[in-house]
Amino acid sequence: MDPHLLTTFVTVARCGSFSAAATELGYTQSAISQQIAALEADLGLPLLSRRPVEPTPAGRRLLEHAEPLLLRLRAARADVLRAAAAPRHRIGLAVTPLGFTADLADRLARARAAWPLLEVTVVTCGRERVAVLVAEGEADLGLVDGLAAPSDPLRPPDAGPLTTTGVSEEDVVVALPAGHPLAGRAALRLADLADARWLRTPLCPLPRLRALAGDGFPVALEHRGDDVRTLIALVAAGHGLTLLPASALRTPGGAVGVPVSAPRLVHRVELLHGTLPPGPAADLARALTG
Amino acid sequence: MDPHLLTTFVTVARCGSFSAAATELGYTQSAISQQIAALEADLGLPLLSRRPVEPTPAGRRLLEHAEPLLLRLRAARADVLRAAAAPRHRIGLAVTPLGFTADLADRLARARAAWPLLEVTVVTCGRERVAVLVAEGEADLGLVDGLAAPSDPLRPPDAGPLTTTGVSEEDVVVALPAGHPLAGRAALRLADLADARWLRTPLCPLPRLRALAGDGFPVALEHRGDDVRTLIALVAAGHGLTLLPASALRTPGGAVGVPVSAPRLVHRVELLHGTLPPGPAADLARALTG
DNA sequence: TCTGTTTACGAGATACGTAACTATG
DNA sequence: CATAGTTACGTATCTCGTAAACAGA
Repeated sequence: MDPHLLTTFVTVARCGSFSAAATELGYTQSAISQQIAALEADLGLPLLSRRPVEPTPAGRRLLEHAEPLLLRLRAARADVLRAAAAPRHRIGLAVTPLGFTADLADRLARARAAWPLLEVTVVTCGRERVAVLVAEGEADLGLVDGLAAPSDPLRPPDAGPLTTTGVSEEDVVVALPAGHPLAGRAALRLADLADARWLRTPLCPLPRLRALAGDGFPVALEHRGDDVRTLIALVAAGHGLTLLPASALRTPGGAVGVPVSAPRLVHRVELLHGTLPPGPAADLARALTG
Repeated sequence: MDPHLLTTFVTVARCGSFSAAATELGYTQSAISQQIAALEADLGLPLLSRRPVEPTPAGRRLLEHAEPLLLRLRAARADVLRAAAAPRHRIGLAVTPLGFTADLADRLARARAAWPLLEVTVVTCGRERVAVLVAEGEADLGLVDGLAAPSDPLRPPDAGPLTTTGVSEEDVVVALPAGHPLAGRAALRLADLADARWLRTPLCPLPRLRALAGDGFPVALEHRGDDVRTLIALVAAGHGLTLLPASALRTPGGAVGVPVSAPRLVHRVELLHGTLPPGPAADLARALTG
């Protein structure tokens, strides 16, 4: 169960090929073969079926453990190094598109005005990637958003001991094309829209929606990407529905938002960070949650 | 960050000595020295101050990561092996003393009557150890108890992806000597007892109590061990107070229980297990959760 | 000086690459 | 027959143990 071997195993499983993993990791095919053989000998189990290369049941089980384990290992390393390093004025902020609300942008602006030395880099990416960046220390702070029952915490991926702090909660609206028959309603119940056509987008994960509101919500069109304007344009053109925080729909774009009355849902934003040493990063964390 | 080196580091830190760790791990003192040097070189940081051997700040930080990390590594290995192994009729059940209530003992008896092939081994130990035993597969099922606000889950130690299921909730009582001035009361508020003298015992962790009910609860006497009868005897003799689930005080022993009216607290028992393959272990889990 | 850690060095084990081999589609 | 994984084997590296050097109490 050497992490070195686990890394190789994960890579081979992802690539579906020994040789592809070899070039990716900078080894020979032969080395990969020997590493996998060593891992299988160590556990006494076949982990991959060859030709085609696919994880066996035991291999699938191991994969479920290996990925978070390797992440935690990198996170631990990063955390120790970060704690020992001198406090930096260069702060990395990883955000999900809907996590970085206008309100937070304002707070960030005020913080930068108050501390002119502060240099901030903002990276936009998906929820899991935010957690990984923060855990591995590539970002000092993270902002993730998600749907939740009121005052329920989000469940960030298990990337080690990260602190999460609630930053804001906001109403959720259903985004509809302006001419939609329901667009004039004062409020809607999600159950009434379970048979409508929905957009599959990383900005509003349907599995989460189904967990909170029940089955249904068939997919009309898939959207890959982080851009909210694209999503709103898709809704406005009638390609399907999605849920958004109320504030995201205030910009004009041909789509209108109707509040969700049941179930009680909020769009929640949480700040994510490791143990911060006193310094600019901790100051900024306070400014953003304050 | 080789786990091998991490294990050595954790052992040295615990022993406070290179040579002691060497004998414990079956290496020479020299090998330990080289391993620690390798780890420090890898991270580029001193992790231990020598003479006396004590973790540096960076070392302390690493220790916080290393212990759960190594536990998860062992847990992952155990889980993969367990999933691949044939279902066994020999079930290991790890329980905290107060987690194994009379009700659960009954359910276990009924389960054994229903499945005569079932062989059960029960091990009593502390909360953390239960989690470790289950995570590492030495026990198939665990029962842990703890104080919590009603319907709040307990927080088991992070030993990997374990499933927890609430099994029972029961009222909490303050255990008092029979002649105690408050022994006749119908109910008590914990805040009124924050200045009384309490027993420090693993069966009722005071830090948890303080987290739920506020500061105070000074220690009169320390009790090490798992035995409830000893604890009740200590209470009866007036050495100090403690909290117990109501049912634990129904056996005669010179101590009486007075219900806690505020804050709202329950004694909660949870079943802990990894992903169980269909078989005796899963059957027993169902029988215990009822 | 005595205890306990570090360093030097050699032996054994390990891990990788080359290249020949084998199995499968 | 070609593509892709395995096996054999030589070499470089690593890790540990022995033993000598070194540093605090």
